[in-house]
Parts: sequence; structure tokens; C-alpha cells
Amino acid sequence: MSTAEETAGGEAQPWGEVTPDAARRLLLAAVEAFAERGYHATTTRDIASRAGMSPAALYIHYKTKEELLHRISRIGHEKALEILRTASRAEGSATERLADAVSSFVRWHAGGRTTARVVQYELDSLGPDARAEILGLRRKVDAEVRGIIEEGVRSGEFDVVDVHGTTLAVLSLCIDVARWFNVDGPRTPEEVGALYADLVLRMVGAGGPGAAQR
Amino acid sequence: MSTAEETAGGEAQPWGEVTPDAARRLLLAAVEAFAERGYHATTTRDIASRAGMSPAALYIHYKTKEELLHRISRIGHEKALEILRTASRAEGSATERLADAVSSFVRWHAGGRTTARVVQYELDSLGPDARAEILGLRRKVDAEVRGIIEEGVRSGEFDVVDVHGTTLAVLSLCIDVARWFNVDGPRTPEEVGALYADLVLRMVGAGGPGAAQR
DNA sequence: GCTGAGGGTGAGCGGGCGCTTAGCGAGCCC
DNA sequence: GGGCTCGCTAAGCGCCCGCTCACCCTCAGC
Repeated sequence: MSTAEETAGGEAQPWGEVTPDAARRLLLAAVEAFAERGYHATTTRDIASRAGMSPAALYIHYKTKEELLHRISRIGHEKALEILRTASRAEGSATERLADAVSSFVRWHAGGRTTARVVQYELDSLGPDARAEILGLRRKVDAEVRGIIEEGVRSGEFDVVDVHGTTLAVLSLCIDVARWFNVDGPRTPEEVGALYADLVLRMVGAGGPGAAQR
Repeated sequence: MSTAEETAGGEAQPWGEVTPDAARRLLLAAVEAFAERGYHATTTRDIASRAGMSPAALYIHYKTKEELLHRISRIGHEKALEILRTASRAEGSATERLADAVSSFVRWHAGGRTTARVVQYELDSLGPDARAEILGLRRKVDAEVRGIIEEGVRSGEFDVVDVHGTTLAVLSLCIDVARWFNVDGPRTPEEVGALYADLVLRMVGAGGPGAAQR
């Protein structure tokens, strides 16, 4: 049904690359705490106790609290980029690839809302260097979506005047899902992904004149 | 050109209703500080010094730091609601009113990004009671936009399957402007407002089948 | 000119923060 | 089985937070 398959579920078995087991537990605890209360409102004692460890244990695996946020942010952005790249480089028309990209990107933001919230909304809490590195990843994310839209315009599938502005709006729409999505709410990540893919295709005028419906 | 005229400029002469002059200066300082660094990362000393006062002066006009956020959030939400109501209750087709609502709502989020950021993104820092009050205002905001979309569907102007979901997406798109908009960037609030009005009309299938362009 | 009220200040409180350090105990090498 | 390594803890340092309190100016009323 989709090209980016099990990745979009969210937190199936992520953070697998974080290697000492204790470090991974701390990182996971930090993600939860940051998502619930925000970076600045979270204390190192809170993170450590969620991981079942003493406050000092954190500093064996991470130099500072900010390093935790940096690691979370980088891994999360790389995951997001990978999801978009998978959809973007699949076979199919620009229309199919854009729909696939949006729906899997949205499913990631909805299903893995905990992670996505931290990744998308705590960027400003990073120091200048870490922030600059993450902004580089964001530019790649932007380029990936813009690429699909440009190809659709070139092939005549899409009707878009302001490609940059529309790219921004499409990404913005997907990212904001992490702000409002509620796991206990009436919609599943899959439903939101399908709805948003449809809305985005309308935004780019896919289907050509006369085909408002998908 | 627009029904909601000078309100959308952002911070022309807002906070006029905050009455002792010192209280208004403190509130304005708090808005700036919260927008730049976030609620939890802002200190009462920072707010007071931005307002040119001593740290203790804050507590003459406000009981706690949270009361500042609460006041800002309520005034901001009331302003946002007023903007949408003005557009919603104007004369004209649902298409015209939706375009007007989106463009003025977006102009407010872009032009008054400082305020909008605090209003839209610091909600979770409020206590339960204040939070519940603000959520009530948000439901009214949602109802206003949903009303326009429902009327457009009824009149046959719009082609929307999931009215609630589409309303959510339209509002989400507008609100997220406060996250990414950059005053020093290439776009003016007016340009973003016009682009977004166009995109939203496409999302609701305005113009009927065969009229992808506005 | 005295008085009272109210907006403002300087100094500082109790507490919780990020982070450090000395030391402990389990497991591996020889 | 003695000693080393390493993941971890208990205790706590220094700092800065939100907030308070005793006091001080300024100015209106008489």
C-alpha cells in the first residue's frame, strides 16, 4: 500500500543505533520528558528517574542535558529525511510520490508524536552550533519535497505558481500534526495521512484541470 | 481589499486594554521574552529588566509569572477570534469569506509573530484552569472556520468530504505560520496571506470541478 | 506643610537546578 | 584470588530561580 512501510508506525523499535543499553534508556526517558513538559521545564533528575537511575548516571553517557536534545534531534531529523527520501526516490508519477511522501511523513509525525514534538519544536533550545547542524538537515528535507513538486510541475501533473511557498506550506502542514495530534483522539495516523495526502494533491492542483477529486 | 483591515498588521497599538501603563510595559516585555526564549527559559528578572524595572515591580501588577502568560494568551486568543469573526460574518460568498478569513488570520500570525508564537505554542505551560479556559476559546475559533466551510459545502461552492479534518488542516496551516515566519525573510505577511488563501481554496475544492485556478 | 496611599526598590529567602566528585561493588584477566 | 576496570550511586557544591518584605519616594487632599 505504501513505499515507506514499517518506518511510519512511529516508535516500533527506534533508537536502535544508540548503543549502551543504559544510554538508550536515558535517551528514551528524555524524549518522553521533553515531549511532555518541554526541554527547559524538564530536569536532569526527572530524566534519570524515568530511566530508573540516579541523577549522576546521566553524566556518564552524556556530557550535558543539551547533548541529549542534540542527539534526539539529529536522529529524529535523519529518520524524517530518510522517510521522505524513500518516498521521493520510489518509482511512479510525481503525484504518486508526493502522496506517498506526505502520507508517510504525516504518519511518522502522528504515530511518533512524542519524538516528533521534540524534534520539531525544541530546536530553539539548542546552542548555535548544534542548531546550525540541524538546520542543515532541515534544508535537505525541504529540498526533497521541493524536488517532487518541481518534477510534477515540469511533467505538467501539477499546477503551482509559487513552488517555494507551496513547499513550505506542505511541510508546515505535515509538521504541525505533531502539535495537535492526540493518540486518544478520533483519528488514526493512517487516516490523517490519507486525508493530508489528498489535501496536498489538491494544493498542487494534481490531476489537471477538471479533476478536483482524486 | 480586505474586510478585516488594520487588525491584521499585528502589533500596531495592541494591548491597549491593559491599563496601568507599567502593567502594559511588563506585559509587552513578557511577550517579547516568551517569544524569544520560551516561557520556562524566561526569568522574571529578564522580563522586569526589559521593562526597565526592578524584579520586584512585576509582583505589584501580577501575582505570578504564570498570570502574565495567562493574560497574554487570553487577549491573544480573543484577538484571533475577533479577526475570524469579522471575516466570517462579512457579506459575500463562502469562497470570498474563507479567503478573507485565511488571509487575515495568516497576516496576524506573520505580522504579529512575536505575540502569535506565545499564544499558540506556550499553552501547555499554563495550569489546568487557565488551560481549560483557553481551550474553550480555541473551540470557538475552530467553530468559526468550520462554519464557513459547512456553508460552502451546502451552497455547492466547496467539495469537501471530511469537514472536521479539513477545518483542522486549514487552521493548522495558518497557525504554523507563527513557527516559521521570519520578519527578515523574503515574504511579507500580505504575500503569505494571499498565497495561503489560494492554497486553502484549492484544499476545499472551491470554484467547482474544472476550475483549479482561482 | 503634614499625612496617607500606592507604585516602586534593594536585599535576600528557601529551594531546586545542572553538574561534580569520592567511593562502591560486580565482573574479567592473570 | 588479588587487583583493575567500569557502570553506577550518595552526597553535595555553587548558582540562580520565583517570589517576599521592609522600606522609600512622589504626589493629592486639606
